[in-house]
Amino acid sequence: MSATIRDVCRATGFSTATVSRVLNGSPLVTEKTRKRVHAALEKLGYQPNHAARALKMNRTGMIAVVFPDLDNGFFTQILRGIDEAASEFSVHLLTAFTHGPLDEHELITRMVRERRADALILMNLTLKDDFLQQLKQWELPIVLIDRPVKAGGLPFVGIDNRSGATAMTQHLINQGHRRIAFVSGPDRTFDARERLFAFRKTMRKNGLVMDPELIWRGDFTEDSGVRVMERYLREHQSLPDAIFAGNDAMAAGIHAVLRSAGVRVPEDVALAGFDDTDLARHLNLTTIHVPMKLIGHAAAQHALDLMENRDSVHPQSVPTRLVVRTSCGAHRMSARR
Amino acid sequence: MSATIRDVCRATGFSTATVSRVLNGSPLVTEKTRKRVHAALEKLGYQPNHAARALKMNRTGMIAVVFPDLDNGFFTQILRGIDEAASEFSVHLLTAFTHGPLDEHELITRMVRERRADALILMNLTLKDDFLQQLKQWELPIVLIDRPVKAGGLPFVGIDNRSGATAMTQHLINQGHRRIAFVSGPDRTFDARERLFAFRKTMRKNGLVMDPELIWRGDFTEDSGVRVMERYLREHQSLPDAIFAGNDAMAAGIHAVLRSAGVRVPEDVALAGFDDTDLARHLNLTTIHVPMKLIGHAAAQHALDLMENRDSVHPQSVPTRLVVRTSCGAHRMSARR
DNA sequence: GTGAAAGCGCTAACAC
DNA sequence: GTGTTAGCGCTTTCAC
Repeated sequence: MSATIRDVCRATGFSTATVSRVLNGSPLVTEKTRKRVHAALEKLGYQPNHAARALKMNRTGMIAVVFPDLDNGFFTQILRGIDEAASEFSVHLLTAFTHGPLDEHELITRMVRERRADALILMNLTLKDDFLQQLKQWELPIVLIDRPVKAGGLPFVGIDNRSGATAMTQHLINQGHRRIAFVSGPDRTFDARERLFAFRKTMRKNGLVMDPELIWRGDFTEDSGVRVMERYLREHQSLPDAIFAGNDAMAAGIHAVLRSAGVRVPEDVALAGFDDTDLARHLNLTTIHVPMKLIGHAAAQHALDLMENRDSVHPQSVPTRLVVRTSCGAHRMSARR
Repeated sequence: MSATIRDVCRATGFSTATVSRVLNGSPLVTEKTRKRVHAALEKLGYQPNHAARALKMNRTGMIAVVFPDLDNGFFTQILRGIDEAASEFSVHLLTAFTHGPLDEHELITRMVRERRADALILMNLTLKDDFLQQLKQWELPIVLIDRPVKAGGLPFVGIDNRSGATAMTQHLINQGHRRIAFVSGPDRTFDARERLFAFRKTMRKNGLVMDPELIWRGDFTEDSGVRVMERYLREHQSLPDAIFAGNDAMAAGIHAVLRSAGVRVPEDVALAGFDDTDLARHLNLTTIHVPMKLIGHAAAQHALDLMENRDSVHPQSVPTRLVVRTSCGAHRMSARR
């Protein structure tokens, strides 16, 4: 059994009140007392019982982080970013994966009701909007990652999909590409819609007509990249100038198909991705870097601010960055990373 | 504020004891009372305050999971495995990354002393053995992942490096390769030593002489794979028959060097890895699959058993599996995954 | 500046 | 079966 505050009292002869004051850095104690108490704390290896403290202060020093159980490679980095910011304030992380959409609602509700955490960070890829609205009722700071709630009101941290997709589209155009295909993600995802929107807008802005044949619908998986590319090759004679895949995974699938079809990248067709995963580095894929760790950091900062009732001024939208590699035919004008 | 047990009392007219009995499924309550209490629980959305319960029962329903802050791609999967097993028992996860070796000791000590968790799962890549010995003093279940403590006594879950490396070595030999290079990881890591050991032993068993020139020292990073391969090419005229890299990352580095040197895989040299990361799939690399999720699952099971004072019979060593792709010249005798 | 005592929300004797 | 009550380890009035 760990030492309790009473053990410290016995060791020093002071009351629990005084020891507690020392623990919490109250100025109302003599230097001499403080010294003696500290010595005892040290000797006993005392640390305040977390449950007791949480019960009394109605504050757990925890942020709950809930992720969908997708095999999302970004997860680690986001969590690391959250941890980095939280640990600075000695706030710990309660992480949970939702196992199926049914249990997601239940899991979150329970955690809040049980007061296991002082704030909630949710990766809302799969959460329903009406449920999120309901969360707002609770007097608990909630920060969303990745997707804003339509009806608004809940703070969120995401990436600037539009500026990223715009930068890439413009880059491709600047490289001299005109007939550019865009591989979209599933329509129901926010990222997919935003990226497509920016692509369209940038094309229009540059006076380029959009060929509907060149908007391919994938689902952000590598397999879907394979599928759309195979289908296009089957049904068409000529290639577009460039293919802008909505994410790196699909770009990888496309890359594989092109290679086995004997199509060279970037000589025969330029290829671009989005996300800057490890994969992109290995394929030498020009892509948009998404600073996942920063997102986590920003989300945690936001949550911490809300916990302290500070007004939060942390960014809602984390900037992306164009990473030029060799897959678009650009002269190596940028470092590999 | 969430509802408390007292709110439920007021709503039903029963005492806290009775409500508590219902909450904990005690048989000492009438069916009728149970019904009425349940109705009130439902209506109020009551969930027992976690801190109060933890304080009273001296049990948090939490497992603390501590990982070093390495960019370890396996992390997510291991954590997911842990979560899967733990959530089955409604046990939650307190995850923490250690920020530098200094704070590692402190972080773990504090968490234990504060009684934030009922058990501890540590990824002991960087932990010192004497610190781990010290942990044993505490009356808290601890499970290590990845590396056993030399002095023994602490339960751990890891992979069977030896059988994995043996299987791969034998596979290469069966393919007809005789001069096989092995790229080792850093000597201080357990995995590196084990894999090298099994490689040596299997070579010997097959009556093959080991050329010391063909034991290359990497450090498990992709860059180190690049380095050792470049150096070998610089200093030697001929290639070995096969290269068995101690992990996929180094294999990827080697692959890149070979490609730019115009050396074909597997025609000119066979290449094998270890871990079965996404990378391996993309390089069509023959490798050893390491079931990370299973490791997490086993570790959590172990911890849960210890928490319940059950004798744990869960495996210490999770089996690996040879994944044959095209990089070793084998006829495609196995599915891609 | 320090101590006594109440109470956070819950569980578990112990009474009845 | 149900209620009363003590107490888990801490913080925080309120006295002195």
